[in-house]
Amino acid sequence: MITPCVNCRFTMLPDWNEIIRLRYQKAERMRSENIEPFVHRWLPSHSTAAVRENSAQLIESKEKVRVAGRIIALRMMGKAAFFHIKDESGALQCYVKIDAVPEHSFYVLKTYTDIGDIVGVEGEVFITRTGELTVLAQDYRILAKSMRPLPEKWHGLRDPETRYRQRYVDLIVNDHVRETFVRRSQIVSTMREYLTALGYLEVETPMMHPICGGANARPFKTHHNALDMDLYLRIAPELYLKRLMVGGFERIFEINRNFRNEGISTRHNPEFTMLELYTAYWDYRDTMDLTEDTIRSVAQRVFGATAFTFDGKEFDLGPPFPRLTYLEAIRRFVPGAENVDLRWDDPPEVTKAKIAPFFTPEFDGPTYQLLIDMFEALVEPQLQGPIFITEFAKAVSPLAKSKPGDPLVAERFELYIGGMEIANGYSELNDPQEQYQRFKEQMEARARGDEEAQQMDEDYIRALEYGMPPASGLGIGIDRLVMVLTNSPSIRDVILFPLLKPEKWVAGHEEDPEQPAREREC
RNA sequence: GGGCGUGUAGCUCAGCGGUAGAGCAGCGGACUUUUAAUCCGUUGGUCGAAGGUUCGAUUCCUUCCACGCUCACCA
Repeated sequence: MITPCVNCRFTMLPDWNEIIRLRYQKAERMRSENIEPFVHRWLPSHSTAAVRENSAQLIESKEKVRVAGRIIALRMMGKAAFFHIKDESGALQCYVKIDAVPEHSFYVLKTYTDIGDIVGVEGEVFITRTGELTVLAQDYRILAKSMRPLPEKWHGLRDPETRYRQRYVDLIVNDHVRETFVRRSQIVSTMREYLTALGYLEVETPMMHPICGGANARPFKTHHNALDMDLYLRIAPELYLKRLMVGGFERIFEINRNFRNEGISTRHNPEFTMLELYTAYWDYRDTMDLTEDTIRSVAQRVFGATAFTFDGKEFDLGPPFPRLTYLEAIRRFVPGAENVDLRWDDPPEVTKAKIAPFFTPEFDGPTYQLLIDMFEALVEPQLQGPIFITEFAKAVSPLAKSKPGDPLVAERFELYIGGMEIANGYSELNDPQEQYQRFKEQMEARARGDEEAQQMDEDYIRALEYGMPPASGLGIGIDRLVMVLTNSPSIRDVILFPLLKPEKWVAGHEEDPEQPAREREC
């Protein structure tokens, strides 16, 4: 709740303290002395990095430079002052002494400047006695006054809640956070360039779906007023992208947000970024090759390396990624299970008996469910990867082509790195009648209470009836890929503004009706 | 949703039945090559919220709120 102060024109936020009040008063006094605390324009000639890069020449030529940035440390010494400014490219020391700047400039520095202010400095570059590259100011001004104190200079900002809620402060103070998001941006743009060079066309498909499909997940629901129609935020763009394949596009991709109304964890955010891609005339093996090449190339171009550490463990994207079928992976990674002959077509009791020495499922279910439970509990956490797992149960892959000669298995793969599913792809089911049957099976599961089962999409069937070329698709979880490449243990560390419950007082929250808004003064 | 943990000054953290502490930041003063500047002085707290136990609660108990980890859900 924002309230105006009863004594002055300031609008107060409820977390104001004495430091903030004093800074607002400073800004008022500046205005009364015709010193603008928020100037309109002041163009730097050099970034701090450019000053560093050209330091020898700048020192030699005594050329004037104009640098700007936020004061992150300030040492006032009576008739002189040292401070560090930080801009996007780094930090740089500045030195202001009383007899080298106009009287007015020194007055502004001494009287009105706080740590956190964004300032402009014009002067010559020199090296101090202690060897630090420094701008000796000939002019100094405040460009934008900061009204709130920054976190402590030595320990910085640690509280995770504040870091996520007030990411702007996190970014000011914690350099590695900025670094992570720069890397994220480079990963995405490099991926775009890589795929575009291979002839893929980037497209945009709807985020609001009347029928939500393309994945098994619970959606967010919303409503369009003018059409009086419920809509879902998309859980996946898949069915629209494949409609485009019917339309004749042969290589397309989309990098965009998906929304899933599910639990939040270190590897799940309700909105997350997915690369989804389709290639006509390929099957899932070709897409595995592309996945591997893309991820390896992006890592090399962005980081100049293929070896990484995630969560204290190393992985290498350089060598060919191994490929194991689902059942092979269970035999390989469950100790003692090397020789167990698991089969998708065994009756559940038989499977239960076969896996009994290693795993006791919590619930009874069909064979594929027992095997999936076992895989997720015992195998997945061990898949440091990179490794492709292939041949998934068809029952949980309603949009994938089945494997010839293996009616319970889909031509599908998932890529695991760091114990996480990073990518998922398959040979796309393009037989409209089979797709219709698969949707019906999903509808039956839904009727049995499976809220994540997919919905029938008749228009999608109609599209397939026109004929979709053989094709294979891919989804890459961008957030998770960024996690493993930047060694970020939580998905919140790679999403600028992860979803949090709002603070009580922010706009949108009703004030307690029992408690009428108090008058406040600052 | 379950379990465990955290919440004390703007920030980082101590204190854990007896009237609330430090460092940094802030404020006042000294200081024209400092860099965690230094030196002197000093302000600042509904100890997350509400109940309870107690002569007395930041401290113990209960409930609630927020956040973190984890399990479940999620593939």
